[in-house]
Amino acid sequence: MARTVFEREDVVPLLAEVFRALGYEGASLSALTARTGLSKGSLYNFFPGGKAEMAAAVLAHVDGWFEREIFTPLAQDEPRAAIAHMWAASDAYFRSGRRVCLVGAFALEETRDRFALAIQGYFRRWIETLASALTRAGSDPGQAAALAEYAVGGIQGALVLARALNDETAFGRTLARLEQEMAASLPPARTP
Amino acid sequence: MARTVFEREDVVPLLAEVFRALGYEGASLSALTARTGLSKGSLYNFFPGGKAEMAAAVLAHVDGWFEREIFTPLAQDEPRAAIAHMWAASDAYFRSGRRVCLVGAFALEETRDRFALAIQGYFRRWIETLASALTRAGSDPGQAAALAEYAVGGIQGALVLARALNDETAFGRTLARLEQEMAASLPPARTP
DNA sequence: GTCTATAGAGTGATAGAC
DNA sequence: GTCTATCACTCTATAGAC
Repeated sequence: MARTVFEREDVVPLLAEVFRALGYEGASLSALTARTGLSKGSLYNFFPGGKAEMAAAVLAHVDGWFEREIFTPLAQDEPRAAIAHMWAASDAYFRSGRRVCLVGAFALEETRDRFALAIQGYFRRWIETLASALTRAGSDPGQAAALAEYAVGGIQGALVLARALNDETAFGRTLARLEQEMAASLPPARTP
Repeated sequence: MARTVFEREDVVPLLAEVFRALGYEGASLSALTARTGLSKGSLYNFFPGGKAEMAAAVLAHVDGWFEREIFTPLAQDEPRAAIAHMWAASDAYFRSGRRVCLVGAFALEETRDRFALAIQGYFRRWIETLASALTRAGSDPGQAAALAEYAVGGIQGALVLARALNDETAFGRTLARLEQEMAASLPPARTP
């Protein structure tokens, strides 16, 4: 019998796209098997905890990507470069609004409570590392925290709007405006 | 035996709270009967089209509320007063972030496509009437349209964030910032 | 033989339609 | 309440690596 052998880490990104497209409730096991091409046996082999474990793994995978690509740079790198990279990487990750934020979508669902810690951690970390970069770039810490929260919320809103209007260009317009507002709030960069 | 007689318009607000709390997928018929206190028979009597017709009625009801309370004033009343009223009414309607936007939640679900016209109409109308008020208040029309889109998206993002962080105060902070940014963009009010 | 990964029929529970 | 379809999930059978 022909078999394609997967590893757990190969499966998670496939599951992620299904959960992203359908939400937690909407991602039925039959949708998960159909869209990943994996049988229920395979899925339950990798995720004995069933659908909830699959979703938890997907959330952890998304969080890991953001931690690596966005949060750690914001926390450690040269702040203005890290912030510029955040805008570019967010636009790329969300495919200019064609892709939804899985964490934000879970936050609006009833199942939010089940994944509350992961959801909260993701947004808290984004806001906290962005505020850190803003502060290092010369912002007042209180204003940096407020602006970071505002910007992270703004990205989520842009995703809702782009999907609601079925108009991807709305996402880019909001991102550009947020980026410009953030740049204007910072003191002029020191030229070394 | 005592009977409570409902009319269709009495039922819609009850259904609305269930769909708002659980989303379209999450709102099972048993949840709808349990939380409204109505039997499946009653619901199918009022809504022969089943769950989809219930959700459509709820969307129309929400849209009607916003049209009456927010969109028409934005389109017709003294613009600065109408905008100030929009901020206050939005904060009250969304219960300072404790309540989710049903239309925004539907937009993120797979079922978006089924209700695409209603979802698009709601957001389009909000943006269009807000832009009209801003223009009448002295804004450049192009800037007014961009700012209106930005603000309506910002409200949606604030709702996602408040729910994700489980922190209602985040909603008020974002709303206040958006309101202030909007006020700052307008020319000084003429004193008649 | 053991072990892990796979496929998919079969389970009871519950969904939405009527 | 009754219907069928589908839900999340379990389990058996089997494939190949060792």
